[in-house]
Amino acid sequence: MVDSILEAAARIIEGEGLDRLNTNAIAAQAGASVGSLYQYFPSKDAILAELIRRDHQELLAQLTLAAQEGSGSTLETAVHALVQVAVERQLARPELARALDFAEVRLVMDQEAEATLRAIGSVTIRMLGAHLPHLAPMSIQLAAADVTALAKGMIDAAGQRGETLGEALTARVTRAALGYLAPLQVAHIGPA
Amino acid sequence: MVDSILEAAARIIEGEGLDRLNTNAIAAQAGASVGSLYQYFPSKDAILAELIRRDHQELLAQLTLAAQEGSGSTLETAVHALVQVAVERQLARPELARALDFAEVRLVMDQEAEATLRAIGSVTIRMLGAHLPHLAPMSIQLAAADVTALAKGMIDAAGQRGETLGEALTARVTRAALGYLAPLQVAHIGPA
DNA sequence: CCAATAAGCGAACAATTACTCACATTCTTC
DNA sequence: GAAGAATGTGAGTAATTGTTCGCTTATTGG
Repeated sequence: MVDSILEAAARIIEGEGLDRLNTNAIAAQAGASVGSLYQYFPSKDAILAELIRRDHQELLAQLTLAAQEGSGSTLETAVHALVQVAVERQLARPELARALDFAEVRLVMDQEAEATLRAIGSVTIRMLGAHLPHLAPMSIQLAAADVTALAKGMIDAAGQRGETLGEALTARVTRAALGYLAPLQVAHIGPA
Repeated sequence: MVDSILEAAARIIEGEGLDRLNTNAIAAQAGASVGSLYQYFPSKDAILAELIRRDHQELLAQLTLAAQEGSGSTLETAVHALVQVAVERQLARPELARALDFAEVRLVMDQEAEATLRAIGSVTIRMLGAHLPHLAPMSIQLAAADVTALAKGMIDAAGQRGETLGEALTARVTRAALGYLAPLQVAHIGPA
């Protein structure tokens, strides 16, 4: 039931938009009654929050796995692995991903949600730290944030445009990320 | 009056969020009555649409100016000029920019709005076309879309993070854009 | 089979919202 | 300063929405 409610909400967000997401519509789409919604969720916002929570948990799990597989390899391979996860997720349900991303900001997060977000961020930070050992922690964090944002922007736009070829997109995003990181890479072999 | 209504709407979006934007709040914030709103706008959506329309017109004007100033120079200078415009605009009102960007997608656009959007896109396309003459038009368009999206993503994230130093951000975004474009640049001097 | 608990229902309620309109105020023009 | 036009007003309306609760239906354990 919980699953069908969440999936119903997801489908409405995809088809009607975040602003047309309401409890009656969710119940109808889920083939349930409004009353049932409130047996599993304390409020409408809680449904959205759970949708986001699960999304983050899934992303963290997939990123962690990709990071493990890519560890010990070149920076390029490691970046590619992480980008691939992000691309595949977003292209699967581009409008949903975009809406959740927007809704996320104005949501009060509990400690667990904050921790998951930090964990997601630190996957990239650790990956960069392993390949760019000469950079200061602050720079690593900024670089991780920038690379993440750059990828998010490109993937989001591609999803909106209706791109479906994940591999081509992954290649371009990877290229952009490495292009951004390249100057940081050579810094320690340059003069002084 | 029109201006004060639009500014009121902008402030509510910034302070309360898109979902809490309603006609009563706009009227109150504008120091006017609901009735007056409907003397200047046919609907609530029209207010949002006009906000977006003006935003796009402004962006187009500033980008066009920056492109003129940067024309005849290196790719780096040209990219830097465009990025600077985008950064300064977004950092001025980050939450508003983000919300308008999200709202834009689900809005029915008239021909003029579509034309403005195409014009904005073609500023970057022309700039890249001038510096990467060996690329096929399709690649140029894709590259322009990617660079735009990459910049949007980075700038948006920086705004959310609360970054205020536009110059540092501009430098990083420019670096990312050039990093993405670099492989395209050298392509025509490489083998075959 | 029955009682007890759980799960599901949807009409009803209160709050919020977009929008209207009959009236009031201000401005313009002679 | 009066007539007429333009602009501004805000209580009222109809629709939508989040949430509740008394009720029915299903499930379980003895």
